[in-house]
Amino acid sequence: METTRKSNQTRELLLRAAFDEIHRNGFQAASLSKILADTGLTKGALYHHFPNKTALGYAVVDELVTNEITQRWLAPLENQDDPITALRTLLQEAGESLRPADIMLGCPLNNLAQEMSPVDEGFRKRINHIYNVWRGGIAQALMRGQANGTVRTDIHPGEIAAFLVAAMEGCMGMAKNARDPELLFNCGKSLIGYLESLRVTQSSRPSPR
Amino acid sequence: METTRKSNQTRELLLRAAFDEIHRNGFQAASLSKILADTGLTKGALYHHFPNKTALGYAVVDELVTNEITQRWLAPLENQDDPITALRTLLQEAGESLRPADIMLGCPLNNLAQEMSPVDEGFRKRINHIYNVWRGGIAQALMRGQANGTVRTDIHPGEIAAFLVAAMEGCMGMAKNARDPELLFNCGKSLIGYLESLRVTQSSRPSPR
DNA sequence: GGACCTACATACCGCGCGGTCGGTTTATAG
DNA sequence: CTATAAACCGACCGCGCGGTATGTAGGTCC
Repeated sequence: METTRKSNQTRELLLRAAFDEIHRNGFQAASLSKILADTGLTKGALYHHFPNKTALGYAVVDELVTNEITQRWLAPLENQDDPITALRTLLQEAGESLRPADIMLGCPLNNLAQEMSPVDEGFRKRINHIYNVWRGGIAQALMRGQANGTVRTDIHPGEIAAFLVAAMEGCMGMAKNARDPELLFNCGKSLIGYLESLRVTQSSRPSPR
Repeated sequence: METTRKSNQTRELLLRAAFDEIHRNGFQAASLSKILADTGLTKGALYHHFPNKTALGYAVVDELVTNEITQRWLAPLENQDDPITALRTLLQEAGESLRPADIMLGCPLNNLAQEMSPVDEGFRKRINHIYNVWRGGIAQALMRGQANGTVRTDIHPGEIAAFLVAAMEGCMGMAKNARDPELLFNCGKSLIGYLESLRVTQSSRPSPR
C-alpha cells in the first residue's frame, strides 16, 4: 500500500501543477509539457494517471476547484444565524487575502467557465454544478436568515443568491482586466451595500400586532 | 480609388469573420485557416491587411467591439434626463434581443477580457479602455440624473457605474455557463431592482425648506 | 504600351502540441 | 529469491498551427 500513497502523491502533484498552468493560461492553452517540466515528471507519469488532457482538466475541476469553493465560500456559511454579516465577512476576507497576482489571474472557476462553457460540454456541466451548489448554499443561508428575522422576507433567496454570485464573479473579472485593486475595492463596497439592503431594518420590519 | 473601396471590403470581411471565430473559440484558439475558409480568402489576403494574428485581434477589438459597445450601451444614454429608466430600458432590450446562441457565446468583450488580460498587455489595455469609456458614460449619465433630481445624491456615480458594468458582465457570464435564459432573466431582475434603488423616491427626497 | 504598385493566391516551412509505445525501475506478494 | 504488476521514463509520431516567400492578375500613370 506504500505504492498507492506515493502514487497519489504524484497524482496530486500533477493536479496542482495543472491547476496553476490552467489558471495562468486557460485550459486550451495550457501546455502538458510545461506541467511536466514544473513537476519534474514525464509523459509516462501523466498518462499513467490520466487518459488524456481533458480528463486531467476534469479532475482539476472536480477535485481542486470544487474543494476551494466549498472550503472558502460554503463551509463558513453553514450554521450561521446572520447570513448577511457572514457573507459580508467572507467578502472582506477574500478581498484582503487577494494579492495582485491573484487579482491578475482572476477566479479559476470563472476563467474556466468563460473559456470552456461553449467549447466542451463536460467542463460546462461540471462548472455549472459547482455554481449550482454555490448558489444553493447562499440561498439556504438567506432562507435561514428569513426564518430567524435577519433577512427581509420580501426577497426571493434563489434569485438573490444567483445575482450575488454573478456580481462577485463580475467584480473579480473587472479587477482582473483593470489590474486595479481599488476598482475591486469599490465594486466590493457596492456589493456590500447591496448585501446590507437585504437586511431587516427597523423601518422594514412589519409593525407588531 | 475603386481599388481602395474593394480592399476595405475584404478587410472588413476578414474582421467580421475573425470576430465570429474569436467569439466562438476565444482568440488563442481562433484558427486563421478557419477564418480564411469562412471568407473564401487566403493567407495572402490576410497578411496583406494585417501583419500577424495579434494585429488582427487588436483590430477586431479597436473597431468592431468598441463600436458595438458604444452603439448599444453608450449612444442611447446620451441626452437622457432619467438615466435609471434609460439603463433599465437598455437592459430589458438587451435581454430580449439575446438569442440562445448569443447567451451561449457570451459577451465578446468580457470573453476577451477574461482570456487575454493576463496573457497579452496589448489586449488588456485596449479592453480596459473600452471598459473605462463604458463606466465613464454611465457615471456621467448618473451625474446628470443627480443634477436634475432623478438620482440619489448620496451615491458615488463612478463606483456605482463600475459595479453596474461588473454585475452585467457577471450575469452574462453566469447565463453563458448555465445556458439558461431564466437564470439571466432572474439576474436581470435583481439588477433592475438594484438600479431602481438608486432612484430618488418620495421618502428619500430631502424635505423642502 | 511598358513600368509599377496594389491586392490577392499558393506552396511551403518550422514548431510545439497532444498522444503513443516499448522499455525500465520499483515495490509488494508468494 | 522470484514473479508480477504498478509506476514511471523518454524517444518518437502526426497534425495543425502561425508565418513566409514567391508568383500573378489587374488597374493606374506617364
